[in-house]
Amino acid sequence: MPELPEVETVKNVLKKNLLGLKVKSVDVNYSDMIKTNVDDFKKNLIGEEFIDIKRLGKWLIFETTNYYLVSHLRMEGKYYYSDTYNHDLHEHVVFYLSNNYYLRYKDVRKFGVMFLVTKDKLYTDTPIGKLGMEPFNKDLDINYLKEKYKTKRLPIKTVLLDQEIMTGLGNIYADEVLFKSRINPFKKAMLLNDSELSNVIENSRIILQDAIALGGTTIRSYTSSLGVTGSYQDKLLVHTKKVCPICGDAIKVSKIGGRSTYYCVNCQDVKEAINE
DNA sequence: AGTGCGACCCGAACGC
DNA sequence: TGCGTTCGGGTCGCAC
Repeated sequence: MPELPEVETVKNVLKKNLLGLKVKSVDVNYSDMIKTNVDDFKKNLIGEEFIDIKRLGKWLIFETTNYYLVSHLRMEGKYYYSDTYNHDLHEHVVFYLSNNYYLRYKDVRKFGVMFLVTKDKLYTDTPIGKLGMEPFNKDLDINYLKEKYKTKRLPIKTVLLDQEIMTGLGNIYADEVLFKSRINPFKKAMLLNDSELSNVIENSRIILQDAIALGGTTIRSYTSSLGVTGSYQDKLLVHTKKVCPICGDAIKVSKIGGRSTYYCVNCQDVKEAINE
């Protein structure tokens, strides 16, 4: 599933291909995924030119002449760019472009969402306005996290997934960050000390940057899905693992906030797991 | 305001 | 073997 590093690669490949192209028409085959008015979505994009494409957290933001198209791939969303259109069952949105190519959005789970808003509404009418800072942001420091965490009694694992505080970590990377930081995933966020906060920030940066570097090297063909062939899974230390790569103990799995959480009792000093 | 949980989906994995 | 059930993933919306 696309995490931030894959979305970054998708953004870069889309940018390389789409900038300067205009939209001739749009097919929406599954209207529930368009969270703004569907008729406006189809109508307003006609004639719009792709000016820029940005990424914020796991969200893609297409800037066109007059609008922002905001897109989240969730777990299985993929973009394809090709000169044919196969009417695949799961291709829910298809943009017909001025060079007669198609930008096709495919999503078997139908979990992805899109918004189309005028430029002044990006922060008020889409989820973009609620996102916290990315780990890469220089302003994200210990003091920022301290302020945000001071009322959070929830487990740090859960809070790392809260995109309104720090945006970018998904379930897999949250486990990796906590393992690398040697932090107990059950520990209440408000109880983290300066050293732990510092490690969270530092390791979030390192892990995401490493994954971006890996995801960026594998793109060859534009006829297959864009940017989902990264190899970060080969570098995972704890998520989905059976044995701790540091101490050799068995990795445990618990549900924290409804999410599968992998951790090493020994290295992360877990005295009691709340939900087995 | 913080927290908890169901809803959204459906292929894969699992249980019988 | 075949069928039914459960699960997972990110985010939103609602209830408390």
